[in-house]
Amino acid sequence: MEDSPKRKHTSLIHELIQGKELAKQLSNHMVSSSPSSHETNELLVEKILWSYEKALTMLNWGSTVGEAKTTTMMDSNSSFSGSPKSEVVDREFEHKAVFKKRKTMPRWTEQVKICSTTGLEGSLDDGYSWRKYGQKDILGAKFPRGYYRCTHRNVQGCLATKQVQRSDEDPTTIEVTYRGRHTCKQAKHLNKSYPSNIKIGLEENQFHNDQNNQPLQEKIQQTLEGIFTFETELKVKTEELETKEDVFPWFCFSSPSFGSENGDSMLHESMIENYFMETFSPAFISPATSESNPFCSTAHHFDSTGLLCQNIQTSESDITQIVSAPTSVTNSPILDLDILLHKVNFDADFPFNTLEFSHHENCTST
DNA sequence: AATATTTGACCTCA
DNA sequence: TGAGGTCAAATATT
Repeated sequence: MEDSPKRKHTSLIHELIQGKELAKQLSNHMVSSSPSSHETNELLVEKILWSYEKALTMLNWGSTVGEAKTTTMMDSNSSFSGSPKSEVVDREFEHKAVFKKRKTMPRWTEQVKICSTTGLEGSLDDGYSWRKYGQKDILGAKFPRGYYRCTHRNVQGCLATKQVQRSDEDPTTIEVTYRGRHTCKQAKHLNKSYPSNIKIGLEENQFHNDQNNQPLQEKIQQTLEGIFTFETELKVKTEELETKEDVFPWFCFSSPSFGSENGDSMLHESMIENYFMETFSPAFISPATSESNPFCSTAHHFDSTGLLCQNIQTSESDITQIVSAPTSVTNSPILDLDILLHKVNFDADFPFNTLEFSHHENCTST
């Protein structure tokens, strides 16, 4: 597609005008503030922000276009692929784009306190499906850093990554640095409500030792205590949000071919929705408290760094089912508790591990 | 067989 | 030039 500076300029102005109009509408709505118009107001706010963010993104368009390459969304219409390139050049380009993107990705760090009282481990189980792609010894750090990316990266172009590292000072604390936001289907359903039909990857030995003999109610009690411990101990240390293209990572690769991988426009929709869910909801402010819920039905294991890993067993069809099912829009922990209790009653097993550190003993219960 | 992890090599950037 | 980040082949797990 042609993307001349003039055209971009026009689009930019259009977005700004639209933002202005929406702001006017919002203003009118606020004057007549009936209780029923609350949702409308929120919608308008979102639209306004959307408009301005798009405009901002356009201002950075020059730098973002190249990044589309990383998502392998280039097509014959793209200004990049006008002439055939060798695979080597393509690959080189792509690799550079990855590094470039890395720099501009939104990034925030969570500190997760591990408590073995309940065998509860927090934010590593953040509800997303991650695949480990690397591990590195970091200079001056006792523990290696693990590198994870979204499992759906290849299929859905989700560029979210995270780094997991245990703290030097306090081995019971884990620093999780997230980069980029999920644009995958999983992100969508996770933000709407907790999926109740995710297949649980439980194993017999996931409940360790004497806990197997623990009365169910006690388990629940312990778990609930742990939940609240978790809630208070988990902190979002920093959140860096750039106003550049990375705020709309998906916007960068909005070439017509982007959604073609699955042959539909779902991706656009879900990404847009996901963006708003993450950006303008409390879930985004503190992902840990909503997405990183400890009730997530995931299979856990420990990697070589001694850190807990997770692997949500969701097939594409599962996800589709979840997404298409009528769900209430909530991040309420109450809902999660309900689900948890339901799960506990349903399964004698429980999806929480006790922690086993390869280098350090578990933290003692207080 | 499909999927995930490990790990050494390679790349970028300060 | 070296630290941090990513790739991808080999290996492990499901």
